[in-house]
Amino acid sequence: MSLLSNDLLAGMNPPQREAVEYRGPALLIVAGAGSGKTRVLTHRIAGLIQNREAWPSQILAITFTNKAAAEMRERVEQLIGQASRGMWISTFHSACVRILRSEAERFGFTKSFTIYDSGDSKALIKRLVKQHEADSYGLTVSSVMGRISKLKNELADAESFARQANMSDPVERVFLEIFGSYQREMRRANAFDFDDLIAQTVFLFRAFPEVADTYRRRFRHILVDEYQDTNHAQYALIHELTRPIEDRIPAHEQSPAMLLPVMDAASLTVVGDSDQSIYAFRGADIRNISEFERDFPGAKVVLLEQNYRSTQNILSAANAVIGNNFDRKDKKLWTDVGDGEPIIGFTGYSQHDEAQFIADEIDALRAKGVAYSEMAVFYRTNSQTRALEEIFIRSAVPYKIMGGTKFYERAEIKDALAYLVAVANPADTMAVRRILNRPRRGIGAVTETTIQGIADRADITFRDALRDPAALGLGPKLSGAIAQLDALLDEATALMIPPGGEVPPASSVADGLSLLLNKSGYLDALRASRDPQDEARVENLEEFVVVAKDFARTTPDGTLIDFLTDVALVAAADEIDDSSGVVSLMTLHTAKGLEFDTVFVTGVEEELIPHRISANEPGGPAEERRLFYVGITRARQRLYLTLAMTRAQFGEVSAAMPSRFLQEIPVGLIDWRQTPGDVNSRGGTRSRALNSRGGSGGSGGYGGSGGRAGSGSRTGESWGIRPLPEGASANLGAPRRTGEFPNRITAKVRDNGDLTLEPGDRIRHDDFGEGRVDAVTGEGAKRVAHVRFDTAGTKKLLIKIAPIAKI
DNA sequence: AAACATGGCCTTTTT
DNA sequence: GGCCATGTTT
Repeated sequence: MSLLSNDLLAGMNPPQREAVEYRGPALLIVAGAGSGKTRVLTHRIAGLIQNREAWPSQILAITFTNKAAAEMRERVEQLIGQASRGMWISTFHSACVRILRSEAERFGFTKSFTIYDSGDSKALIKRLVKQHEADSYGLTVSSVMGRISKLKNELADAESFARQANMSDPVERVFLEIFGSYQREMRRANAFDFDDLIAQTVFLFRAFPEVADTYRRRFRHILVDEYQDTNHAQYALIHELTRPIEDRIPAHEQSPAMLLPVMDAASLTVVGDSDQSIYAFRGADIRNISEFERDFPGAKVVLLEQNYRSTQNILSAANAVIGNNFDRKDKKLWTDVGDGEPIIGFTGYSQHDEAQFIADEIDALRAKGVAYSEMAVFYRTNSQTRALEEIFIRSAVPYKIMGGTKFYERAEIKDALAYLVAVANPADTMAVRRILNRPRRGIGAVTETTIQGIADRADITFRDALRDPAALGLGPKLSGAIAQLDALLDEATALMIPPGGEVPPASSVADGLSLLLNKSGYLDALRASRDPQDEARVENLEEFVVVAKDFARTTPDGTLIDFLTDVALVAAADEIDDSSGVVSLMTLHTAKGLEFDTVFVTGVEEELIPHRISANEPGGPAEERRLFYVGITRARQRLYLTLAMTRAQFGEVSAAMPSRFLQEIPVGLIDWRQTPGDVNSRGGTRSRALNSRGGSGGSGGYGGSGGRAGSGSRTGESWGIRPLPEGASANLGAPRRTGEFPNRITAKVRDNGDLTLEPGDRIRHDDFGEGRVDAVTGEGAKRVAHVRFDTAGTKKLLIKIAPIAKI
């Protein structure tokens, strides 16, 4: 007899039911991709509330993105209605901001602290690196930033680092100085960076056990999604929250009976899949999930393996790929919906070719009735968007890039935000300094340093130094400009943060923003500019004002600080608007947790996925494989795997090789429209690239040959690959040497290896005939031969892949 | 102080 | 091929 009403368990398979119904201190749900874990989580929460086992306010659910949080809240509300109000469903970062805002005053911050995004942190570290002349010790801004972030994720601060660092190494000393100054500056600015939000909350709980207790009493059921991607600080936070509450009554008042714990630990449910762990670079520690049973003795483990998302063909490919990671618990996704369509493979000659194929397929699918919003294009690196965008614009494919160059990273938006921060948190000197000369007020670096010096000597903030321009000893023009800025900031403050604790109207953020942008002359300066880009900047700012107005509508009691917090914590995946009829473009990382009918995974090449840089990192290649696996398993109906034979990077063309991961997919599963082998042995499709050199049939590019167009679908057999042997699809657990694998894509790729050519050499080209090498330039995959052909003129050829031989 | 020119360096992924 | 830092000119 079930504990829960039937409608919460209807249509669930046995392990899903168990995951919803189990009650105990700790539960680990190992949820394969598409196995219905969100459903399980929401039904579990709904069950707790419906059964009166918990009040909504006793539930804390942590998700990976704000969007996932909103979705989860909505689904719980659908199940049990308004009874769900009072739950905390949010990301780690949002939850911590909420806690820190109420407790900040205990440890030297105020409620109106601001949040530094990575750009802000970078700017501050850049200044400190310069100040400490750290570059002469080989310290770069990004290395310092990465190290500080890593240390904070491990809950180290400058003091604990100092205790274990090797102080005889001058580089370590300089790093420590910068780390220490960084912390001090952040504190002075009343600001936290992303990593602080988690780490400082942990420190707060450890320093003030009675504060921790109030949250422990409150949250009786804690649920964490995507547990495989938690880092140590997040793990510690969960540990702090799930400790039993001990008696803290002073000793002299204690009776012996009161020494016992007064309240059990909260119950903890975590959901994750180690095969989808893709954030090790950000400090995610896979051991958090793999050692969960050790950390929480007596924990129950439930495995969800049945997949409700994808076709069997897609799952077989995914299983085959991930099976090559050796140190994992074996787990196989399966479905009962049938094989579905084959996976489609395509190799373009260039990244533009690849993009054109995708655009054409999107067109064809659209004509067949597939909505744009059900199609997504994934890539490994953000730089790959360039070619896709060019071709999509030309082909009139509507698209949206999720999280690329983010709206909030644009200079004009950061400026507008700095104005708001200067009002909300005047201690944030970085923000005040940023707006000091924006728009141009004739205040340069020298004046800025003067003001900072005066502020330091008087021991006041930079903002307060602006209040008395006369005392700065500047000329009348500068003093006037500063007085004007000072008055404007005061006026905006009165509007957005009325004195006497009066609650400002919801519209005050948008009004204040408009006031600042107009009265500062910022918008006027842009409108007067002759730089054509400034027109777009004005539009962006207008859009930002609309964002502020929307905020007033959706969050009627939201303050300026709430607005800034929202803006600071938006994630790439949060932007996705399901109703919009456009194709979504995003990185493989951003794709995690999402699903689409049709998925294009692009740039499936060595050096890109697995990324070149990952090769030397411990666990790097395995993480890349998981990333590829995440991409594949996003697809419901149709999966495309595409790549290019040549790819331009840093303005230089180089030869690309098919990714090793392609070979891990059984050959029978992929229907190649154009194999890597087709492209240069037969000429492939004509290069339709924007930048393709003229000449006959697109053959003029690097290494290209005849202008014959590719001839549509081919079966594996027609290009000499034997069909998959009996039983081969099932034996993918053990790693094999790539050469033995049936899907020998790379064997079909022309690879001249280290063919060395020198000026003066004679060569023969499959299409251009014989010629003489004039010069050789470039390195490695980018080696280019400049060849003067006897009849075909001069051509530049990529030596690695061009159909040539030395005579 | 601002506008313009040149050269190095780069890109892995993000809350 | 583009961004950013630095140097040069007005």
